[in-house]
Amino acid sequence: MARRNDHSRDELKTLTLAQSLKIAEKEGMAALTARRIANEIGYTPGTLYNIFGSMDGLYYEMNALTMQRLAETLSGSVQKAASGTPRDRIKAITNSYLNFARKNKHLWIMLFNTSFEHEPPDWYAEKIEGLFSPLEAIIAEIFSKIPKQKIKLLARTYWASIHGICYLEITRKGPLRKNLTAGEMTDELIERFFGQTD
Amino acid sequence: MARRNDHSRDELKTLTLAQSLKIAEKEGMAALTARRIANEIGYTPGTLYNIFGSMDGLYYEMNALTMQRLAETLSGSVQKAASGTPRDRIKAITNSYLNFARKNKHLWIMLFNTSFEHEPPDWYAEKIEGLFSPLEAIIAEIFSKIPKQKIKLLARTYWASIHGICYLEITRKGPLRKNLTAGEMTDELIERFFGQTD
DNA sequence: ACCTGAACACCGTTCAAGT
DNA sequence: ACCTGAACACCGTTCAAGT
Repeated sequence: MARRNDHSRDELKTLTLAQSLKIAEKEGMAALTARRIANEIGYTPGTLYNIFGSMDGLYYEMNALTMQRLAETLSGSVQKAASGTPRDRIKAITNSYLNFARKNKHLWIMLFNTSFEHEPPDWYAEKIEGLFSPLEAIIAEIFSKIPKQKIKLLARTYWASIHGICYLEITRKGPLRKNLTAGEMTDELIERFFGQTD
Repeated sequence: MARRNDHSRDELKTLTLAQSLKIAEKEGMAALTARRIANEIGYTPGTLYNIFGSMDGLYYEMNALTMQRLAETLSGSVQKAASGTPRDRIKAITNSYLNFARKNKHLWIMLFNTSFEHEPPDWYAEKIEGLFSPLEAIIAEIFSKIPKQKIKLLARTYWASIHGICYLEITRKGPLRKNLTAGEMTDELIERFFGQTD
């Protein structure tokens, strides 16, 4: 049938991503079907394949935008705590991560979706890597006397730990305790992880 | 059509679970479709609904069996290290968890699947809870002077942290570094988490 | 009472056919 | 060159109809 010229390729991409994020945020990833998205932007499923190649392609682009927002949120929280101690900044970035996950539950869970059938695009790993440079910087400040390689190990270990605490709260896959919030656990972790460093 | 009497309800349940675990272990959860499983056990999709109510019902039962195996593996590793220090037992149970996840990647990932549409059955939370009593026991030994409630907080915080490290290695969702294995990270975490306690 | 087979209402994906 | 519409090969789920 017809060709439309209402939107440029870039406009179409932006439009699709915006609508997809809206759907996912409200109803979760299961609601993100090609037919539904296409319908809501006034195109057909085939158009999504023109732009993103596959549904996974769309999901990865959505995740890139979510990571972008997360990165800005994390950086912002560190800047706000710039006048405090390194420990204050660790607390700030940790709480910031936790709050982002709570406020953007469905989009945050999508970042860790395990049912993609396609490999992530090449630029994807960089996006992930970039998320954690602020944390590395703070940890480098705290552990000023140790080699760079060890800083990376510490930063990743700490972040993976925070992530685990966050993941189990958000997905409710761990042992459930009403009296044990993720906030208490991250406080405890900070205490033990950085306890000897002040 | 016909009613068969080849298998009792219990036999059918066992048979279905065994075949489903086999498929999931080899090919991942995406391969677990009602038609495929039914076909491989010589029944039809409707039969699975008689037994499990829904596909999620089947998944939860599969997870229960995986948790059972994991619980036995964890307990076994602690017993083997019974003559060592509490720290040895912490290392043993941690490595045991990591190895189980590595060896049973697909089944382990299924435990943390976020796309179930039905709530877990009532008995499910207990199964999860039961997994971590060995860890709590060791931690109670290490932190012998502190209240029970705090032990629970520490045990859950430590476990969630280990889980995060493990999750990011298995799913490759975190920053990838060839030189940073989960084993190095768990060692580092143990060092920092229990460093002041010996 | 149990199991089947077919149907319902969907999926992701592909691609010839139109403009 | 771009978009459609229909088709292909699937899904989970339900349930009347058979034995």
